[in-house]
Amino acid sequence: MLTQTISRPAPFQHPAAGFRHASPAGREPAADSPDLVGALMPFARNSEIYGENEPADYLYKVVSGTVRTYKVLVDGRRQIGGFHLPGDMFGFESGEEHTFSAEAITDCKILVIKRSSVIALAARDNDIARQMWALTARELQRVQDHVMLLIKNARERVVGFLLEMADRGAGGSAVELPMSRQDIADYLGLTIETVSRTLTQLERAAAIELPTSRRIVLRNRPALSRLNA
Amino acid sequence: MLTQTISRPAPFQHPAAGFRHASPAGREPAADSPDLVGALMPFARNSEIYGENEPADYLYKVVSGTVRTYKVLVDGRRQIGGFHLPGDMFGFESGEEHTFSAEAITDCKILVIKRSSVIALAARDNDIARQMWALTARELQRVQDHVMLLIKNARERVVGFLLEMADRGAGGSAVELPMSRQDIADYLGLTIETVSRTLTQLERAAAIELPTSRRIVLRNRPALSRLNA
DNA sequence: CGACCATTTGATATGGATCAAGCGATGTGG
DNA sequence: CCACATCGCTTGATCCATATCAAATGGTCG
Repeated sequence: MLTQTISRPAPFQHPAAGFRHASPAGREPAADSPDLVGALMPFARNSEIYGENEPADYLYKVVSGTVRTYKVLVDGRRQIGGFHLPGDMFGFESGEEHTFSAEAITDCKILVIKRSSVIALAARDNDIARQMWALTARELQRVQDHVMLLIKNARERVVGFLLEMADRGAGGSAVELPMSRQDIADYLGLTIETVSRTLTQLERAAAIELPTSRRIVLRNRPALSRLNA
Repeated sequence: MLTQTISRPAPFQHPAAGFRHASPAGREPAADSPDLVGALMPFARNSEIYGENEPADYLYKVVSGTVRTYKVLVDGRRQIGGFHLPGDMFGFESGEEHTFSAEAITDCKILVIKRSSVIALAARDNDIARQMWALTARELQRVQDHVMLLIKNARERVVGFLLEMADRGAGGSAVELPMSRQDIADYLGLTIETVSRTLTQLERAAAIELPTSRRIVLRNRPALSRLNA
């Protein structure tokens, strides 16, 4: 394991690597709204939104599409820290640099907000400061839930992931997955093979249906919750 | 795994279960200091500081001793979310209830701070609000690091843990562990046997010394960092 | 000294990784 | 419009790291 070579065919390389967003020039957030305003920017599927170790000058809010944040280990493995759906904010950092990278999983529209202006706002408007505290606390909760997922067995992880996606999406018991099996595997700390096998097992157990590989119907939510142990 | 019974002999039960802290009556934080003041309370080894699902009315700062925060899964496994050393704050929550339990690993002195007064302070003093944001962001960073630990193999996890403890403690390359092997195992998502075996392997590899089971000398920090991959 | 508890060590089992091949959908060029 | 290449996903066979079960050792406290 220690002497492992970089084996995965770089699934996190993006074809449109040249595409980098410029500073959202000129547009400053309006101070009159508790909802922070920034520049709305499009990102193509698989394009990089920011990279690890880049200065964390912006905060981001997903307007449409799905985003993954991730880290690549020295041995080439990739760990996905989270999936961000419309309405979610990401890019929170304690320091001055991003500790994760972010990529668009699908074509996205992202609201890009200058961090310095948020901080400036927070210095004047107390509500902003507390809102940032609350948002960071929610993110903390999300990461803690992720820890609790990662200590479970493969079936529990996959079930936990499905229930999470179902809860976050508006599709009721049908989940349209924007991400690949590799993305799911890298989020759950499993291999694509294990994710795939687990899904087929769940299907055979009549807990879910797989009309297509990206569409999953939760056929028996209570049973899944029980499996979630 | 799913039909697993509660096997561990409840290592997280505390003999002094009757001991619960009362409200730190009367003492309100002084508004004139950026360091929040509360009541200093003693907690005996293995006593509960707060329980999961209890109202999160207080924030806590370790003055002396070591604290573990943890969750118990339905199947009886325990996951330790973090160890808190002198100077560390814990008990941050996004909601109104604690999502983890907290126990004293050793006899402790804990500064107990009323959350409502922090929030009241934050409403007036902007600096407090931003300080809370910063503290929560640091906690977020810590949990994210924990995620990155949990996806590694046993040796990397143990080495990561040792390096973390060495960095946090003031003992240079000697680490005095306040916690048991079971605590370490539950933090790293391993079994005590695997933790123990890994430590002996590291000792045989001349990377560490184990004068006693609770005292560990890092004999070759660069080599350990390399193992940390 | 003896009981108890934490830790270490040994033997075996197993869940998920790895290696390898097959399959189905999507897109491309003829 | 079809043959074929490509890519993402599934399925199969085997291997290995860590869990599990079991016992021995060591340290601490009455």
